[in-house]
Amino acid sequence: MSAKPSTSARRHLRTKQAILDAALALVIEKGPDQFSLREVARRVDYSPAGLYEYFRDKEAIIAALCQIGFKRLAVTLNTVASDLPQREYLAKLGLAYLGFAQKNPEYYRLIFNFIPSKRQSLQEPVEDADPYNILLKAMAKGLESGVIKASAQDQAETLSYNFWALLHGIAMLRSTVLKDFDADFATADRRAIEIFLKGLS
Amino acid sequence: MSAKPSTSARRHLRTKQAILDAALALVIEKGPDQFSLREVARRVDYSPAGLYEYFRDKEAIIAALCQIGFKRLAVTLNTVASDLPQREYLAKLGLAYLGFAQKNPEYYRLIFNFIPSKRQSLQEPVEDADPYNILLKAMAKGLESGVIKASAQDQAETLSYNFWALLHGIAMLRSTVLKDFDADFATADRRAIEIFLKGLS
DNA sequence: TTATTTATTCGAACACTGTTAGATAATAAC
DNA sequence: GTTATTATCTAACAGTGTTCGAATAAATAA
Repeated sequence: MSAKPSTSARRHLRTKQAILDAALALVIEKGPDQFSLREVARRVDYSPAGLYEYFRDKEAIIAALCQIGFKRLAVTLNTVASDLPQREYLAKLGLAYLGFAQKNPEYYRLIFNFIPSKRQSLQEPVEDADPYNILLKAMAKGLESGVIKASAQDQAETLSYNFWALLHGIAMLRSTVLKDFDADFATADRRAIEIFLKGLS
Repeated sequence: MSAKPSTSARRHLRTKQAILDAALALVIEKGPDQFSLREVARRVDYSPAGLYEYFRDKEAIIAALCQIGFKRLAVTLNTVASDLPQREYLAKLGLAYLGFAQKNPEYYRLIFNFIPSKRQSLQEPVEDADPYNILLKAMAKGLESGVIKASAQDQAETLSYNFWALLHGIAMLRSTVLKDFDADFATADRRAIEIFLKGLS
């Protein structure tokens, strides 16, 4: 029996990855609503039942994709130089966030529409990999240094949550309601972030 | 044959309404994803095929629900006294918007997640029944009277769109990712709107 | 009233979907 | 080469949305 002959473990991992790749391609292609386990199976040349060796169920595949997307978004946000002037840093974080959402609208929808957050109150700590955590830390630093002036009992969470909401709203509108809308969103984005940050002074 | 014996026309309208009622109840109960035409049929004591006399397909039922929700949201926004000081008016519009979304989270999700906007560019006029139109008009009035000071080439659309995005982001986060999150959202909402409006001065 | 035309509704089928259990093929261990 | 263990598939079940033609109910005409 042995713990796991690394040869078969590797193979297992590889086809698991192939499944995720096909699944992501399908989501991007047809959107989260049209996502079908059987179609994924077809694309990786497995029978539908075969996938259940690799994932508990359809939901688990989606959850895995969310996890990966979460990390990718975090990576994107981490490419923004954090030693910029703090307001500029926040602004660029926002633009990076929106850039990600615009580049992968269906993926973005998937990430934030299906799986509810594990964190359930402000007392619980934010997960380290969570993109929100990057916004939160940036906002906390700004608050601390006084670059961002908030009213009396403002917590960093309140502000970063509101900032996140603004970004999420823009991202979602463009991924859904305004999918086919033609306008100069780039300047509108910049303006939105500008307005919000101006409100924090 | 005659144009339509009003007796049967009334009956037709009545069962159509019954279908919509059952459909809405189902959406609220199980969420838009679990929405099932066959379940609606069961609840109104029709066979699945029977519903096709009243709606072209499942999508048409959802579209009808969206339309109704659109109007309800517009009605909610119209209950806000428009003769308030213009900043206060905008703030209360925002709170009313969020109140609607919080009271009907699944309905809200349905409205803004499935049907893309008919309007496809800034040149096309906004539909009169569109809740967005109320935000737009409020913002335009504020801009015009100078109560809201924007930068040079700001259009009312840019600002109202951004305001809408903020509201939509808050509403969506709470309907999905933060569904089970426990916090004082009411004060966070007020703060978000406050910040945004402060940015417009 | 009865007969006939028209408007409604349904049953059965089709092509999908996710999921499970049991048989089968492929691999590893002895 | 034979056995034990994984990996995979086939077949089935319970759902889903949708279509078509038959069957019912209602409205009209004789």
